[in-house]
Amino acid sequence: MDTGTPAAADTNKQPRTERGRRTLRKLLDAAAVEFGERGFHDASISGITARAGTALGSFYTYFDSKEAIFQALVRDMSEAVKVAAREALAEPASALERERAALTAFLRFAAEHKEVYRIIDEAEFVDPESYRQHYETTGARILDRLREGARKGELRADLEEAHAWAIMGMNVFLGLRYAVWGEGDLPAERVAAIAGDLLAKGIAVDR
Amino acid sequence: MDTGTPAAADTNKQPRTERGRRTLRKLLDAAAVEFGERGFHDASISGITARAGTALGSFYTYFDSKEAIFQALVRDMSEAVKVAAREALAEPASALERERAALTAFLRFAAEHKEVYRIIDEAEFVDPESYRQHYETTGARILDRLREGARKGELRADLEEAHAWAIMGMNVFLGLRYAVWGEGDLPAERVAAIAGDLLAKGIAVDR
Amino acid sequence: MDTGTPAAADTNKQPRTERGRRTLRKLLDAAAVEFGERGFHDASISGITARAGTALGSFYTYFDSKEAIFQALVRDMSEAVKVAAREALAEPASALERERAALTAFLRFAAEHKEVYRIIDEAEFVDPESYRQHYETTGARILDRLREGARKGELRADLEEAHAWAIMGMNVFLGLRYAVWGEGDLPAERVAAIAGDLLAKGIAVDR
Amino acid sequence: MDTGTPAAADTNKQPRTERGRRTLRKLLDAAAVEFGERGFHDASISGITARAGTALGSFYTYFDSKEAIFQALVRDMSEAVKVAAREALAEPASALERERAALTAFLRFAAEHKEVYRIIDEAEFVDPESYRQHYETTGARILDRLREGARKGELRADLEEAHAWAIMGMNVFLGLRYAVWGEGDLPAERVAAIAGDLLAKGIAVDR
DNA sequence: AATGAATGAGTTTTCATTCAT
DNA sequence: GATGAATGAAAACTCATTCAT
Repeated sequence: MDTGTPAAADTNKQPRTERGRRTLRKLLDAAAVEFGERGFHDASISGITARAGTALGSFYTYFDSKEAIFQALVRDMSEAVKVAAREALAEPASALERERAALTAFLRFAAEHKEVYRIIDEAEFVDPESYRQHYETTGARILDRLREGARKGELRADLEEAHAWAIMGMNVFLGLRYAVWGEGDLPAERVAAIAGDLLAKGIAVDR
Repeated sequence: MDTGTPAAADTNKQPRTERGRRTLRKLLDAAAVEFGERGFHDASISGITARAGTALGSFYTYFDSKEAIFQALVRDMSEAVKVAAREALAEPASALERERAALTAFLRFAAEHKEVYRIIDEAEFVDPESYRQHYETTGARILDRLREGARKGELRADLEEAHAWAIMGMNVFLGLRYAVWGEGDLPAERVAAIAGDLLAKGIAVDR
Repeated sequence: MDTGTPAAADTNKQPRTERGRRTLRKLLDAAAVEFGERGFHDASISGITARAGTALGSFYTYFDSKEAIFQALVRDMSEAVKVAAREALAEPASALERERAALTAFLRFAAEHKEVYRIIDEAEFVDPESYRQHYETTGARILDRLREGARKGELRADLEEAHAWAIMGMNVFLGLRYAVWGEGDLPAERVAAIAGDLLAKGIAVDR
Repeated sequence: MDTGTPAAADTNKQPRTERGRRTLRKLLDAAAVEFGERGFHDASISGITARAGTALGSFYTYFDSKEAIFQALVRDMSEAVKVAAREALAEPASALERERAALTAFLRFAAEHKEVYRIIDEAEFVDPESYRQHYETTGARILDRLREGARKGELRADLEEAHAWAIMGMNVFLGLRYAVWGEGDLPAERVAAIAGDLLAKGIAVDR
């Protein structure tokens, strides 16, 4: 997971040399694998440095603690998810199509980066602040899109935050079920089509 | 959280005396508080026994490990959530109304028992099997209701598992946002009305 | 150094069984040796438990930290020094003779228990509060004796705290020089006689 | 604490340039503050270089180890104490007055440089050789003065090393009590007067 | 069954010292 | 000489689990 600008570095010690920058990057990448595979508590600093190929002590040159690198990682990943969604939304389309495209992108990203799903979820227990921030930001972005759609007359005018959270929950659980657990059960497009359809007309019989 | 029949005890040592039954109950109740407050990893057996007012060693008379009591608890709670929903669905109503009632009940339950929410969620990392089981069971129940609604001609005939998971995700995230975090931001009825409305007609402008 | 009532136990966990009391005692005795030989910083918990013949973890059943057992020890020893002095002062004697007897006792005790000298001294850096308390208490006891001597007309009436500290400093340094470092250079009685003579008449030529 | 010629540098690497001399001086000054504030073990090389405003690695250009700079410092300070005393003894006076002047000077110096007191004392545990040397040298200087006084007929002829150590102990403890801890409780002159009086006549009632 | 002491593997963290630039 | 990153040995401490009573 290299997203270019490590959001994490803010809270931690910034390397001053190129060599330092490389070591920091290696640590973050190794941590993503370690946390993804073993979870926060079973992961160990020495596991991270072993994967990164650095000495144990070098970890503390860049991070104060296991929590600190985890937080750095969550913020990195939250950013990466956002970026992936933004790219999927590059081309203009109707509001409903945009939601469908966003879900497709998310499902693909989740299938590709199952560790991201796991790490962000585990943040609920390890770094609640980041967890909350991630979902509040994501929810706010969805709400923005809904309002944009309403402005264009494509969506109802009374949509509010709860609608955004409902959509986000849908997406996340469909990601859990079909991208993380049951990859192959149903292709991303199909899942996104079902959800898109639900958003378009609801589930009641056609009136 | 006393749900009467500890489903969990199955996997553990059954008390033979009345005194033993009381101790077991005290341990489970104490564990719910300890895990709810501190999370699985920060929780300690000695914290549990201290809250339960028993000796440290007594814990192992009833449970094989920290994981074992956690699992017992998760299954207890999964059961409790199911029971709460079932009660809310006692009276006959239209399919859409049933979903709304189920969400209202869930939101109320979650606000009342925030620790349940946390413990079940943490199971994703501590006891993935129980976690999965909880959501698969819950999803299956929702799907049952959807099919029932379809049979009665109230809901569309093409609803499938993905619809159930979409609804479940909606519910869970609305619970997180409005019951666990933002109790008071929006009353349960209002949240459930919004979600019900979404299910009824989607979010597009009225055709 | 077994002084009967471990003053230390106050701040730490009290054993509830006889077995526990034995373990605690073994730890304190082992710590006295370990700290005496290696000093606070070079001493290690595992060194203490190895000497005590207990498991590493058992240490933490009774003490919260290395600092905690050190403090316990310092207070134990401060008490032991007091007791040794008190015994030497049991029989009635003139005020000057009492001071001489006290110094003799102290020198003997210090020669016998060099580790006590070291540990109390190191408290200046490890546990300043105990260090201060030790010397303030000791100084106060000396002052009491001086006042008693003044009341009986044996000593000058204008003696004050500074006199007590001067005497205490004399004693401590003579202990360092002749009991701890140079045992054998000069016997305790001879050192005490010199100091006693100084107190009796000063160092100026006889008027 | 700049005493001009760092006695310590002898054992370490001598700077060859003016710039090097400045860096060395900065390190010693920083170390005095760091050791004085945090004690030897809590002090860190990086703390010293941070205060000195140099890079961590530069430390090893001038000193071989943490112990080495500590030793350098102790010898610097031992020298500084000696110098302070010598200055106070510049003018001719009676033997008793000289001792009083020496104590006054010491008390003033100690109040002014509390860190010196602490660092020299801690040497007992960090660099016992320097500690011993400091007190043996100091004791020898006092004994010299006592003998000089005896030669002039002002002091008794039978004064020996133990008298010098008794006086030194008095001085040190009065310094601890009234200069380091209780600055203000009693002015230096008053303390020195009491001690001088004790030396002059002892503490017994006037014969 | 209950009690509470004993165990020791396992992890994080520190920091003096070395090294590459 | 100066810089700052890298190293890794060493220790404190935790706590689930076992055991003796």
